[in-house]
Amino acid sequence: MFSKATEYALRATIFIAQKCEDDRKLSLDEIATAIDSPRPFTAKIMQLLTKDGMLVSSTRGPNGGFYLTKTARKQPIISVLKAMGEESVLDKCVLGLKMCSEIKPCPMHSEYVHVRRKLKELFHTKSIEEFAVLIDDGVVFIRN
Amino acid sequence: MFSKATEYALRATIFIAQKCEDDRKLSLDEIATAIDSPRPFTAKIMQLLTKDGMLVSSTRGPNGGFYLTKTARKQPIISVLKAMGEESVLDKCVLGLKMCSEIKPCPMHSEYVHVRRKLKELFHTKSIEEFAVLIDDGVVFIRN
DNA sequence: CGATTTAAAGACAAAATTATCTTTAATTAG
DNA sequence: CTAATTAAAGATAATTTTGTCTTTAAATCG
Repeated sequence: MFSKATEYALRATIFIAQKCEDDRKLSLDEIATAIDSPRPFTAKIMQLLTKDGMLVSSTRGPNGGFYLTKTARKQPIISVLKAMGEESVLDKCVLGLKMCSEIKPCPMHSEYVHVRRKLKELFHTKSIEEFAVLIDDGVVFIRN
Repeated sequence: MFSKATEYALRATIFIAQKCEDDRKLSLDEIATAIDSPRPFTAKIMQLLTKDGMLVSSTRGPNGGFYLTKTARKQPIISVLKAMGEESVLDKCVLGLKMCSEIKPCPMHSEYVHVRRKLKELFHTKSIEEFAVLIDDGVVFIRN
């Protein structure tokens, strides 16, 4: 469904949202270990996530690290896809046709459109926070 | 969602299923042109699709080419994913966790599971033929 | 200020995917 | 049998994705 980079990005963001609820910041090391991702590759992904400062925030130096503001935590999970430049997955034709649409549909369009609607709905309506609290509750896990 | 190779495979299979309804065979050139895919890459994909002879069939020489038997046409569209070794997409965790399951779910599991069920249902219940006839009817298109 | 800690940035490398090209093998028509 | 046609197979190349390493910049603490 998504690239490895985006999978790591989703895991990282949800993890940070959970852990930094008390204004704590998380180091790259903590994040990479927690979500089971290669450290240097994760560094690059974190740069994308912090790029515009609207999603993940960061500060350098001692006691620095990554964190999410209260507002950021309330953002829909699609924000992560946007930061990774992978939102298009939620709109793409299942057969990869550029012109596929309601007016000019591919053979699978009328069936696939229902799956895609559900997928988009999920990413638009559920917030980062909502997934983060589930880890707190101990009902779900984010590491292999 | 799927790799380019699998997108081409789905387009090719549906296209062949439509065109060869009167025992006609389609050359690689016809297929590549029709589905707007690079010819040599399509050749490789066709080899995967004909591999076990259960999905796409082929014969060499003059008037040779690719075709689908009546039985093949009735197969569910997931057969194409299987031939391409990409069925796992329909089962994979949205966050890329290997251990994610009902018993040990990732944070997005309980939401994503509904999307995945719809997706699996689509690929299991709809046959190649069902998509092919839509092209015949002129209601859908398979080329950019 | 100077040392330490942390992320940012950029160069580099490996692996996977996508795409191309050439040769071989099978089939048919004459 | 020979020539023509077509897919099969395999070698090669380009691109993208994934992953690593090194240097730089910022922040904090003494």
